[in-house]
Amino acid sequence: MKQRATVEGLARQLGVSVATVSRALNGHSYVSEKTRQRVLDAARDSGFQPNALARALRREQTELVALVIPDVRSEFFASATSVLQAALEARGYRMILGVTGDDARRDHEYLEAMVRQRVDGIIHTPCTPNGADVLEKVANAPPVVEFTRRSRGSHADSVVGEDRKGVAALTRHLVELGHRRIAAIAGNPAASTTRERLASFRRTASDGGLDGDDVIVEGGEYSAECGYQVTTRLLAADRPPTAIFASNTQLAAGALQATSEAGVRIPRDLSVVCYDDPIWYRACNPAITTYSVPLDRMGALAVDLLLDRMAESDEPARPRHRRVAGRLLLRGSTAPPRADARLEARGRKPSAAPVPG
Amino acid sequence: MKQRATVEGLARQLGVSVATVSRALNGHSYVSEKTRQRVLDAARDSGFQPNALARALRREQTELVALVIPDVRSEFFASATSVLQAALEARGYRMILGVTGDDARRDHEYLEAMVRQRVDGIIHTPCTPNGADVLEKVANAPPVVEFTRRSRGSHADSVVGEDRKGVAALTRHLVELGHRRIAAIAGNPAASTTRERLASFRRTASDGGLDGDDVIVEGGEYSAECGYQVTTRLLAADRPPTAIFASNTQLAAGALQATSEAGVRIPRDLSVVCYDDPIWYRACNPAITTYSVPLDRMGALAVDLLLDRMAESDEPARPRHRRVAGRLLLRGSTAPPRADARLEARGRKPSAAPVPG
DNA sequence: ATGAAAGCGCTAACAT
DNA sequence: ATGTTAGCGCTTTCAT
Repeated sequence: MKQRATVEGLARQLGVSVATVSRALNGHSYVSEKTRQRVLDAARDSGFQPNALARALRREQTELVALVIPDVRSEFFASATSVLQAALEARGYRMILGVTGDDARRDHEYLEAMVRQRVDGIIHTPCTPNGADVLEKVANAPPVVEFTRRSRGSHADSVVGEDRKGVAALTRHLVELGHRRIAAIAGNPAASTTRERLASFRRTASDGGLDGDDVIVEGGEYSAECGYQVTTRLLAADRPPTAIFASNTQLAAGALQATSEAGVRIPRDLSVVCYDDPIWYRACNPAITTYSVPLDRMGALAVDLLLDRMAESDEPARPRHRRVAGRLLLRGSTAPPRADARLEARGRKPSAAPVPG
Repeated sequence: MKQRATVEGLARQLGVSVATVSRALNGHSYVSEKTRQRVLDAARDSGFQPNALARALRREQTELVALVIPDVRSEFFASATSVLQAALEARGYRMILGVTGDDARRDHEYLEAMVRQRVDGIIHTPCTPNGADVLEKVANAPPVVEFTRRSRGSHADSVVGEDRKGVAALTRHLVELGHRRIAAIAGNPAASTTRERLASFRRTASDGGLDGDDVIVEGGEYSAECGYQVTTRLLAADRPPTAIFASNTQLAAGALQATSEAGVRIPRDLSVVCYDDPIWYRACNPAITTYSVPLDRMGALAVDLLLDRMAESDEPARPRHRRVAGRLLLRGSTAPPRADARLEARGRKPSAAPVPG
């Protein structure tokens, strides 16, 4: 294949200057209609693809936005990626992706790499409370919007879900059904979402009159494996909870596999509530009761904030924080606890053969 | 915040030349240990982050690899993205992501954008048989490896699953269980995977002695919505199939939701087999029988092929095509058809009240 | 309406 | 071991 075309090549070929070619290609400034057409034709014929690096180097903007997230397999982040991608594409930006595995070091390194790449902006889900510190040290760091999770003391804008309200709604739902012993399976304890969700869980359960001993919290990472292990353990315990809250989709998948393998029937033997709303929650039988935030709105909001900030020339305005409310989706995975379970929660030993409720 | 540091700034500050700074930073060529340390210290103190654009422009390599795929929400591609991301990160490459929505125009545009971005390589899942044509017109296009799907007449390397064998195994399983009327829900007909899967489905069913009329194929796009619609229609039909094959995870989710809403019990009333293996297939009760390719191996292979090709200086060697075999995972969603269903498949009208098998 | 030329920040000959 | 310098391919003043 022939040599790659450049503005200089085109200019020479057409007997005009590089400036004219550039102008014709970019459409600003005046170029005679005739020259313009000649340039465009020649560009097309030669398969010219302008070098975005050279352009970005000169213009000092790359039209690249970084997305740095903990995970891309879990439905929440996969959907977020999808939505953000689409929003950025619509505005003419490309997305460069960093996946950190909720590891602070990788998070850190990706942020630096994105700065080196001179991205115009960063959408970031920090995995520790001080996940934004790296950028404070960088001169001229690009604007950041924190997505889903916030880090402490960051000057970045943020778009997060109404996690406290969401978890409160789920927990209250369980309490109102009569559950008196409930467990939450939690993820990465360093994430702001985890802290908020758990605080809200404990608080709501306690407000609902549950005993501290009957509000169980286990877990430690947002993975199916963790959900599976914890649930298996919980179900085998002396006094298993009558309801479980799996705080993200991965934990949910693991938890459900464990219940299914243990032969526990949902919602008869155990109520289950989850978080987020991947399509498969409806593929389950019964479908999963959950709290879901509108990811499309969150994504649009994040991109709006970011582009707004990117356009800002003068001193940065103060950080803007958006909380997006979700909806409680009542489906089939919750029901009142069985009578014998209710007794157990008051301290009785479980009977060997379960008594029908 | 202060001005951004550059090699020139560092050089001036230290009273050395830019070449020395560059050498110290990049570690090749000789620099005295003392100067080296001074440069490194100064770089750290000033928060210097070398401009990757300038570097790439000069070196003619970006250390950027493009991933252009139809979708990132469906578990298959989300997992693929995850695996590829990790493999690339390990080799020092960043990933830039394009999502096409199985739309030929967007696919086309993304490929061109990636060329402009001067990515070092492209991992591509084409959405039409001639999805690679754009790059043929581009001088000096980067190496491509086609992932999961192939396009016709492309010179690219490829890594795809053993789809024919996979679908054959699933279909044979159904036939051996005694199913005589089965439906496949298909996705994007322009994808090579779809064509292969359907051909194999028809062929295996016919080899198994099924009548042409009893081998149903519907669908048209890889989405939950499509899976839901088709399944709803299928279940309401005069002579519903006794088994359904949902040919990807999204179709599967829709199909399962439809069966659940229709009150159809799996596997008693209907056997279901799917494709790929997201964790939630095991969260379902019963767990889903499926054929799954090892995505981690496919990802590693794709990155190996790509980097190998990128390192190639001389004439490109002939395309290398890898087919990766998967495994049939027998789980709870399949069983022999009910007796009355077997009768129906021989031409009887379904009775209003199903007769227990 | 077009051209000449500077320069974005880096690397890599080529000198010394 | 270090310095000088010429670009990489583009955009954008500043002239004409």
